Amino acid sequence: MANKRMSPELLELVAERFRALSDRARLRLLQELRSGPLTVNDLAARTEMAQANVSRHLAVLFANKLVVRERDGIYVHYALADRDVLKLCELVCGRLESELSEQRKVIAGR
Amino acid sequence: MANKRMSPELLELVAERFRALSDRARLRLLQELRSGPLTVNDLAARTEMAQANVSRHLAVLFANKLVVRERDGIYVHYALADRDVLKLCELVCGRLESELSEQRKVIAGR
DNA sequence: CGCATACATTCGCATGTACGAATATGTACG
DNA sequence: CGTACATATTCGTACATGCGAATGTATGCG
Repeated sequence: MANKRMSPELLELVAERFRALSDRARLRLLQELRSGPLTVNDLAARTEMAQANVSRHLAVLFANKLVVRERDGIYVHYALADRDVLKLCELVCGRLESELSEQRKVIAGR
Repeated sequence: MANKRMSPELLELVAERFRALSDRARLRLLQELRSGPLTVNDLAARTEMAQANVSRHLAVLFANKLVVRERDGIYVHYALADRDVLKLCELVCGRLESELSEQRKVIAGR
């Protein structure tokens, strides 16, 4: 798998998946879901976002299989699809943190 | 680090990093760089993209520290910043592949 | 300097995306 | 059925993004 060239279609799918993660609001929602499943209104309350807005962003995350949902009567519970979702974010976070500490070193150095 | 809430600023940085990866053309460039450093024209030739376009996309990747660059006389060589860049893509690819094979199973099942 | 080559940037336009507000759907319950 | 509540969708608008074409900048060479 290492050195095969990916088809344009697969490439577009990958891009789309990253695009789903490229929004502050959606990352915030994923973050809130780390502690367990929540309903749309719960998420709206915790993130101070409008309900419609939360619902839309969740739809994007769901379409990209980053979250799962389950209807429970009048409520819909959303949860992280799996652990790898957070791994993705943490990989990026880790990079950012080491970059930031690099910057701090440089600034302190002068 | 596990359960701390990230600041809106850091969240935006993460989003921006994902956004840099959310474009077919840029993923294609990263893919071409797997085999080693290349110049802008090399990349343009291999991807059949316009030179200006390649240069722009490389600027985005560079700003997000996904590639490094080095001037060599008249040329500029671009290279992957590190191995983790590909890890990110492969994580997403792996997810996609298992999802696709799931779909194939379902289709075969009926 | 003048020219050629490689790379970067700007401009205009078409397309995509996020958001608030309003509205629709869906579910439970009397 | 009618009402209440949770969630989803639509619409209009403001703003971001990608691209081709043209132009600007940088480096090397005679």
